[in-house]
Amino acid sequence: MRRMTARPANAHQARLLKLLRDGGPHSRAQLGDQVDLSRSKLAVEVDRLLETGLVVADGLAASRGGRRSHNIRLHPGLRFLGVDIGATSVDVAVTNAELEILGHINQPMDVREGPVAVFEQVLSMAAKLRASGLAEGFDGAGIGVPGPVRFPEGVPVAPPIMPGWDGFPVREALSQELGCPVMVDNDVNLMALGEQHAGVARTVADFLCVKIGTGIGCGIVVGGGVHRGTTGSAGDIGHIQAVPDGRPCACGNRGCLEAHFSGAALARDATEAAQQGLSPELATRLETNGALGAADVAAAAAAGDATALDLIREGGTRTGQVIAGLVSFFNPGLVVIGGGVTGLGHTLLAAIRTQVYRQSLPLATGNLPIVLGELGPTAGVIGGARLISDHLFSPA
Amino acid sequence: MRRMTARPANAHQARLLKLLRDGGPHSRAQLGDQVDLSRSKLAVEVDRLLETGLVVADGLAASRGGRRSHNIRLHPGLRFLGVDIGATSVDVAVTNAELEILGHINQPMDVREGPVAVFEQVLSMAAKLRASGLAEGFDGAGIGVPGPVRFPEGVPVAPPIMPGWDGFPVREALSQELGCPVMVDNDVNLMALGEQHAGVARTVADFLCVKIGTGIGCGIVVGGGVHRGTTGSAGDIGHIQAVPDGRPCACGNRGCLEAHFSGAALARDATEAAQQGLSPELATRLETNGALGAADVAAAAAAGDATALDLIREGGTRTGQVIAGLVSFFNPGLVVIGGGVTGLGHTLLAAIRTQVYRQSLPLATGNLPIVLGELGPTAGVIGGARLISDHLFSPA
DNA sequence: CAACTTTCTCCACTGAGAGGACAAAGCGCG
DNA sequence: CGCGCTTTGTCCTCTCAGTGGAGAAAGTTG
Repeated sequence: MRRMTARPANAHQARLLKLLRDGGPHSRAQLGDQVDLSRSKLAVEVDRLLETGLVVADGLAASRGGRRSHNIRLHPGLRFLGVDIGATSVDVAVTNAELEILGHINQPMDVREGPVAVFEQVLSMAAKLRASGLAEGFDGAGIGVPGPVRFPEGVPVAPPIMPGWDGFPVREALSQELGCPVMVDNDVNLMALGEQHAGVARTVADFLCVKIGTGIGCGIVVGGGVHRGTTGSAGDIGHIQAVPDGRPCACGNRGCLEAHFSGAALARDATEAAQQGLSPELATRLETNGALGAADVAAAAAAGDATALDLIREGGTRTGQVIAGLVSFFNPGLVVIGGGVTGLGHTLLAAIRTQVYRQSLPLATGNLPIVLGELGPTAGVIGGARLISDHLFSPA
Repeated sequence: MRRMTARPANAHQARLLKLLRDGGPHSRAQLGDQVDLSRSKLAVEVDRLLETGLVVADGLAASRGGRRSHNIRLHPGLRFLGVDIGATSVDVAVTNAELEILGHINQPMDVREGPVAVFEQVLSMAAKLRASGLAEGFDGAGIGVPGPVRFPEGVPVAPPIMPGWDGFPVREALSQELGCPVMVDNDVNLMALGEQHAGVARTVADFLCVKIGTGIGCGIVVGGGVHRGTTGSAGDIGHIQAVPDGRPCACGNRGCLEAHFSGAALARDATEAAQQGLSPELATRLETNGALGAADVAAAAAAGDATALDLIREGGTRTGQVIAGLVSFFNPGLVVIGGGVTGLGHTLLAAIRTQVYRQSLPLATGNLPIVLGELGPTAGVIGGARLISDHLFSPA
């Protein structure tokens, strides 16, 4: 099929496209119930959308006691690509226009190898998804990278953990290679968009999405939209001071949250504990695997290992201290915890909750849910699809 | 003059009113340059505004080489009341429709005496301004209170320093008494609005406004609008932990920023230092005045007193630590420092700056001005006038 | 088949808004 | 002073978005 190039011509059409994306097929009458337009005007706009090919009318719905309605839906051949580039792995997924995942691949990777090598891998993953018959081509792609991004241009700026990417024109390069529109954003923002679209944050206008992976970041949603900050570095909470004169951090300061708790810090602390003979459980795992990761700590904790549990609790407490400050400041309606360490589960969550509920003001925490993300590793790719669809489903 | 009751009928009229408010008198042609409407449509909307009486056409401007233009301006009789209720004093001011201060009164007061007593005082101050001929009545009022507010209803919720105000229908009560529309907000938000309208933040979309008075709070502006949070407590940074296991705070925790630095904490620390004989300068002032305040510390510091300087520097450092975290998180384009302690001036500012620039990531601080507020004690009342005018100059 | 629903289409009417022509009012120059 | 030029403001016509009602189309129920 030929790729779609049309864009909505006005705000009404954009509205309709988003309704169809988020709510699936509708009849004209159902659309009319939601958009506050006269039936005649609505018919006109729907017809125009049908002409563009973005939308199709197929089949008749079952009758509800009267004339049967036509199903209006987004073109079933539309395909979006969601790409979530982490520090140590990539996720690539194809979705249809309703942002349902049709295929999803995850592969280990190292961002520090630079954009060229990484994009080669991403493109081959995308090609594999295409070859499997899930897509004949892509109508748009949303990419998340683990660092600050100048959003309008889609260019990473001064990303600490991926220095080789600084200033690389990600959006332009990928758009060229994929032959479709591309949007680029920080990976935590994509996670927030994902959880907003299909996860725990569907009904909340203001929320925080804390992603604890190799590093720590935080997606900020204000009034339903992502807040990216003046230079695109908003949400960079990994380098907030959590412990005065604490551990040295790669950024040059001491006591940064990330230096005390994150995937990397946890691996380091677990290895240290194993070597010092504090935890036989972790020591055996270290011997077997050669190295320790968050998953090992999770397993040891599940087996009742006291040291592992302590590591998680202490990390959760540190994180909770920082989040408590953010909650006082920002007063969100929801805090979502996600990322690679989600495997640490409720031990971690309990420590975070305890700290936040203890430290923040009752007015801010009284009705504040703190929950794990619902989408796990798919949050990022769904967020990517959401990002580009928001762009394409807006008037040009 | 009869009070204005009209409201703009549509977004165009609202836009025009705000242009006239922010830019003073315009000719029709000048308005046309700014609103992207055809001259004919513009003429229609201006005529309708003239009919409502919100706007008047008076006098002819000097020619610029062609036909002389009519001056269109907001009705010169419009009057807004700005009220800024602090912990220990009230500011009340009258402005014209362009939000220029025509008269301003400041009086000591104690919020803890409760809403009834305070409003009696506020109303008598308003009456005094009226009696002085500055206003025949008020077309609207914006009130700031030192605590969280459920904004849509204009009701304080669980305000720590003014418990007697909890749930008191401030908006409704004052609207009744004054006989005009009233909006209520947190005092730091009003300060932010003031600095945005007429102060240092005129051109910035995302900024923080840290107000250090009896307590510490922070106005948050995102995308040009105030962020109030889910329960109206956003910006409540006084109880963010600044010192682990630090001084006990009235909120029940330890080490809150406010317990270590604020007008109240500074007065306490200065008194302590004076009594311990650490500072002859402060000791003499304590003897003369009976008590010490931020102004005494400022004076002692200006006289070169080492203890006073240390107090300011340490407070600035604590505050800077917290602000550094907020800057990393929020990535603002500007940080404004204001409130009662502005008198501590550049010693304080320098300490804050040092700490923020040291602790936050370069990407977030690289181009980040940290400055003192420009409006001083008038920021709040201007913000109040701005708040109500934004409301009244929006379509009903 | 009649009565009733629901869905969708058609058509006439309204009002927002654009844009051009033109009138009014000023300046400067020969 | 008259003439050309500029700027400001008004008037008139044309277009098009959008409304709302009438009614056709296509069902269900009894």
